Amino acid sequence: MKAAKRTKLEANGWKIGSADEFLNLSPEESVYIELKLSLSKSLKQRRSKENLSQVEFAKLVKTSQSRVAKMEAGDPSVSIDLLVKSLIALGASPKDLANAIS
Amino acid sequence: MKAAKRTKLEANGWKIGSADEFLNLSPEESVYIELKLSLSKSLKQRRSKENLSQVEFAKLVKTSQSRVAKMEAGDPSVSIDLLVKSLIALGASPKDLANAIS
DNA sequence: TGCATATATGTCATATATGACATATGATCT
DNA sequence: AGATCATATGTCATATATGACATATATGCA
Repeated sequence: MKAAKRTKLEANGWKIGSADEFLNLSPEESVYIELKLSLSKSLKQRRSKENLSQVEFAKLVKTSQSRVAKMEAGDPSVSIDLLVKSLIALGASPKDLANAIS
Repeated sequence: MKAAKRTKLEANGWKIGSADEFLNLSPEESVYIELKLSLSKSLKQRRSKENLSQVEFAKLVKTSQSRVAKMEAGDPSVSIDLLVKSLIALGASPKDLANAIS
C-alpha cells in the first residue's frame, strides 16, 4: 500500500519536494508514479479546457464518473493504459503525450 | 482481432505506409498502437544495447521470456504499463520515454 | 548432421484493472 | 436552512493482463 498512500498525499497537495521524499520508494517506483501523475494532470487540464464535466467526459470515453475521478487523482487502481487512451480520446497526439511526461 | 492482426503484420516488417493504412482502425486506435510499437521498439533497443538475452532480461524484471518476446512484438496482450515499467527497469527516464514516443 | 542458444507463439490459471453503483464531500446558489 | 451540481471515495462482479509453461522456429557451431 506504499505507493497508494503516497499517491493520495501527492494528489492532495502534500507534496513538498519531489517524488520519493515521503515514503521509501525505489527510484523505479518513483519514476513510474511521477509518470502517472503527469498524465493525470494533463488529462484534467485537457478535460477542463474542453469544458467537460467528469460525467460528460465519462460518457465520451465510455466509463463512469468515479473512474474519471480516480484517473485524475492518480489512483493506484488506474493503469497508464487507461490514462493514455483517455488522453488520446481528448485529441492528444504522441507528441502531446511526450510533452506531458517530459 | 483487428488490432492484433495488424500488430503482427507490423512487427514482421509488413508495414508499408503508416499505421492505419492496413485495416480500418480509428485514428485513436492508430495512435494507441503506434505508441505501443514505439515503446516496444525502444525496449528492444535498450535490451540489446545492454547485451541481455530475453531470458536474462526476464529474470531482471521478474517475468518470463515469453512475455518479453510479446512485449517486443507489441502483442495486444501486453499493456503500456508493462512496457513502461520494463523500460524504467532498464534505466529509462521520463525524458527517455518522451523521446521514445515523440 | 546434431546440439546448443535465442526468440517466437499458443494456452491457461490467477492477479489486477475496469465500469458501475452507492454514497460522501464540497461549492454555489435561493 | 434546503437544493442542485461537480467531484471524491469505497466496494464489487466481471473483464483483461500477467507469469508460467510447453513447444515451435530460427541461427550458429562442432
